[in-house]
Order: sequence, then structure tokens, then C-alpha cells
Amino acid sequence: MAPDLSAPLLRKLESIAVVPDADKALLRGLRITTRQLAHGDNLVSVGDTPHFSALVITGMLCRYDVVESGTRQIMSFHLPGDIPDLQSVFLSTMDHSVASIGPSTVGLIPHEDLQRAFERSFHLTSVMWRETLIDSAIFRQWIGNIGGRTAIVAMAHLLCELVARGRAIGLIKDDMRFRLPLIQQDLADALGLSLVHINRTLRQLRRAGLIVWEPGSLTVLDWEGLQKAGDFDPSYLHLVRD
Amino acid sequence: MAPDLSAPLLRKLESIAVVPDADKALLRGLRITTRQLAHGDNLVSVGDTPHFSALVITGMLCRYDVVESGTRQIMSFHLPGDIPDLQSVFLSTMDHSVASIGPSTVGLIPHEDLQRAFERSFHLTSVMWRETLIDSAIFRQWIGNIGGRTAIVAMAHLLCELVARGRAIGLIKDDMRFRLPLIQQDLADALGLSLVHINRTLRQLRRAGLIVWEPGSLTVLDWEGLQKAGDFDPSYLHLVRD
DNA sequence: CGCCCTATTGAGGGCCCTCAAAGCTAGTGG
DNA sequence: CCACTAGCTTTGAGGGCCCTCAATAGGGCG
Repeated sequence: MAPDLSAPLLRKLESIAVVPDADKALLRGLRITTRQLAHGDNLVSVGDTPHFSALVITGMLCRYDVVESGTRQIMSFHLPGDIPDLQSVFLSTMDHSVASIGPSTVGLIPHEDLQRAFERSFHLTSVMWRETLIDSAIFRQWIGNIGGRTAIVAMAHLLCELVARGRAIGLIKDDMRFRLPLIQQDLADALGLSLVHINRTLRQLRRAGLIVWEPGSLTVLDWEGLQKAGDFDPSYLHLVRD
Repeated sequence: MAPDLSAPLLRKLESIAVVPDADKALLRGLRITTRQLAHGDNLVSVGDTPHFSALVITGMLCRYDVVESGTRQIMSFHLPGDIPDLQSVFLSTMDHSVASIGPSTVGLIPHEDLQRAFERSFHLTSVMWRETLIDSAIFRQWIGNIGGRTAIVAMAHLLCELVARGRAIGLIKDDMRFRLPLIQQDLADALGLSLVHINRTLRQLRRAGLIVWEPGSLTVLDWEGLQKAGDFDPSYLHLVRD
């Protein structure tokens, strides 16, 4: 009997929508099989046709794709409560891969369970649809970030997004310290910049007194200042509070 | 009595999914009010809370946002049959703007009509959800395009995407001539490059014998070659045929 | 005909890249 | 206990892709 594996999902959904008791019951009724992933493990790969979607329970995952030149492009990071491949319920073939960053625990949910829950509750459907639409909004911001901002602004914006999302699900306390398994190469792959330039950009943010970057954690020293530096407005995350 | 305003929508949906007769009837039952847009007109703007979603009937629209530095970032182009702001049914506040490129005709559909149709048919819901998920896939490709490819590859990829989508809805015949109201500044805003560099990049593609770019139309001379030049694989568009 | 928008081309500069090497930390095994 | 290794971080130097500024040409329209 899985005690509370759907808890991170509920916490996430309640950060972006109202979830009535009936839907909570449906969520608890999902069959969830846990699976451990080590750093770098692929959960699903391009071309797969999975019959499960994975709920992040602990740790961090990313979506990525490899372009012809050989560089890895990361398109999103995922925190506990996210279902990075929820789309595979409706798009059978994966057009990108999903991998673990650091060790993580995911809960595999059969597509048929999700589909049955959706058919039973239109409201739950709309909440989950909303979730994927917020995903889209994050992609759009990512496009603007890579296409229209300089390295330092883009970096600050990306860190702001992670912190805002981490706070929304209670992963960050008042000390503004965020335990992240990210390494600088991940940031490089996410922003489309070189590792060397990522390093120099982080140094700039550090010297500006905005953040402390240590392997394994990010501490925000000046949340106002970081948002300003990153041209960051959290409204695109469509959080219910804040 | 609107004769067939939902026809472009149906054609689009049938390019990505099977649409049973019952759902076709629901689509025909939507109240659609046409509206003409001139070049550059905003359909909706950042911060709006629209009560309609717009179906593109003729012409072309784009989603965009303005970053702090003042540059406009285009995040997607939309052809007849697309509903660029379908998301506003579930995300009340616009986090980006939608504008017309060249003159266009859109059909405004009340959110309540869409919601009622979704509640009546889970299958229609899944088709429309699928549509927004393909939107997401396009955003992801766009991220990889801007972040990981050089100007000429990115440009070829973008043109491939437009052509592949245009063909899927029957907008392009065998002559591979695509009537597009795009100007070079639009391409610049989409790819995060300068107008000058767009011009030089188009010249390269022209001199390579891949395309003919004229104001108002794009002709593909070498479809195979253009796909190769753009590192393009259409599978992320999740089209039912081709 | 003149105006505005768009396209095109030149020249110089800057942001970021690649190549290269050294320091740091943690885990491993002798 | 400490050399050893592997992965990550940090810093330097030079080069290239793309940017900005600038100017000319072309085309549609009142």
C-alpha cells in the first residue's frame, strides 16, 4: 500500500489550482510504482512509446534533446510534483528525452489510470491540462530567455524561475537556500551557452552579491535584486498565491 | 448563420488526430464571430483576461513578448486552423501577446462554448489537449533551435517547420510555393538574431539553391536539402500522415 | 512624385566560443 | 593514511559569429 506517493503531486497541483476532495480521492486511487534513478539515467528517450507517465517524487529531472552538432539542449527542469512526460498520454512517441539530474525517485503511473481519472472528472482534467499549459508558458519564457537576453540576465532569470517554483512547493525555507543537484554544465546546456561562460556569469552574479553558488546548493542573498537582474516577473508561472 | 467557419479548425485537427462525427457536430455547434485584423494588430495583449479564444481562419498570427531590452521575441507562428490562445480557457491572464502578421481573419469562440464542448466529449477534449501539447513540442524545438544551432541551420529549421505545417493543412501545393506575409524582421524576432544577419543568412540559403525568398512568398527549391540544412525531423509535429 | 517600409550591403566592434591548463573535492584502493 | 583518479570548477588567451551603426537601393501607395 503506497502511503502517500501522490502527496507531492497534490502539493504541486494545489500551488496552481484548487483541487476538490473528489479529485484528491481520484489522485490517491492512481496506481504508482516507484523507481529510483541515478544521476544521468534516462527515464524515457527520443522515439520511445511509454505506457506510463512519471511523477517526480524526490530529486530533479530534465527534458533534453541532442541537436546535430552534438550539443545537449535542456528544455526544462522538473521538481517534485511535476509529471514531465504527462504529454505521452496523448502523444505516443517521445520527441525528446527525460533524464535524472542527481539521484531521484519517480512514481510511474499507468496511462490507463490517468485516462480513467480524466474521464471521471472534467475538473481534474482541466487542472492537469492547466499544468501542461503552464509548462508551455515556461517554454515560451525559455525561448525569450535564450533568444533575447544576454548571458547574465538569462542566468538570473533561470535561477529566479527555479527558486520561484521551489518556493511554491515548499522546497525552500526562509533562508532562501535551495538544494540543487545541478552542475554548471547543466546550466550551460539549458541556456545554450558554453561551460566557460556559465562559470564567468555565475561569478558576476556572486560578485554582485545576489547569490551564492556552491556545488549542490544555491542561496539567494538578494531576492529583489536577482529578480531585477533577471528581468523576472513570476506571473507566467500562474501560481495561485504570491 | 456562419456557413463553415469551423472548417479550418477541422482540417487542422484532422491533420493531427482522428475526429469522429459526434465531435465534428460539436465543433459546428460552436458560436464563432469573425473579426478582421490588420498587419500588426494585437488580438490579445499581456495582462488581458479574454473570454474568447481565437481560431485563425485566414492569414497568419504570432505569439510574442517584449523583453526588458526592448526586443520583441516571437515564440510561435500560427496558420489557419490554429487556436493560438486556446490556453486562455484555463489560464485566465495572458502571459504574452498575440498579433497579426499581415491582414488576417480570426473566429472568436466564447470560452463557455469550448468548455461545454469539452464537458460533453472527452475525446474532443483529448484532441484539443493534444493540440496544445504539440504546441509545446514546437516550443521545445524552438528552444533547441535558438540555443543550439547556428544561424543558418536555425533558419533552415524554422522554414522547414512552417512548410511542413503549411503542407499538413493543404496550404502548399506541389510547386512548394508558400504565400507568407512574413518580413525579415519577423524572422529576426523569432530566431533572436539581428535583421542584418537574417538577411545574410537568407542569402546563403538562396545561393545554396535551397529556397527563393521573396516578399510575400517562400518557394522551396530543394526540400530534401533544406531539411538536411536545418537538421529537421518532422516527427515532433506529430502529424497523422506523412 | 515623394514618402514609408523593406531589403541589401559594408565596416568595425563586442559577446561569447574554443582550446588549454591548473586547482579543488570526494571517493577509491593500496 | 595517503597517493591516485575522476569529475567539477576556475581562469587565461585568442578567435569567430553575430551585433550595431550606417548608407543605399527598391517597391507600393497616396
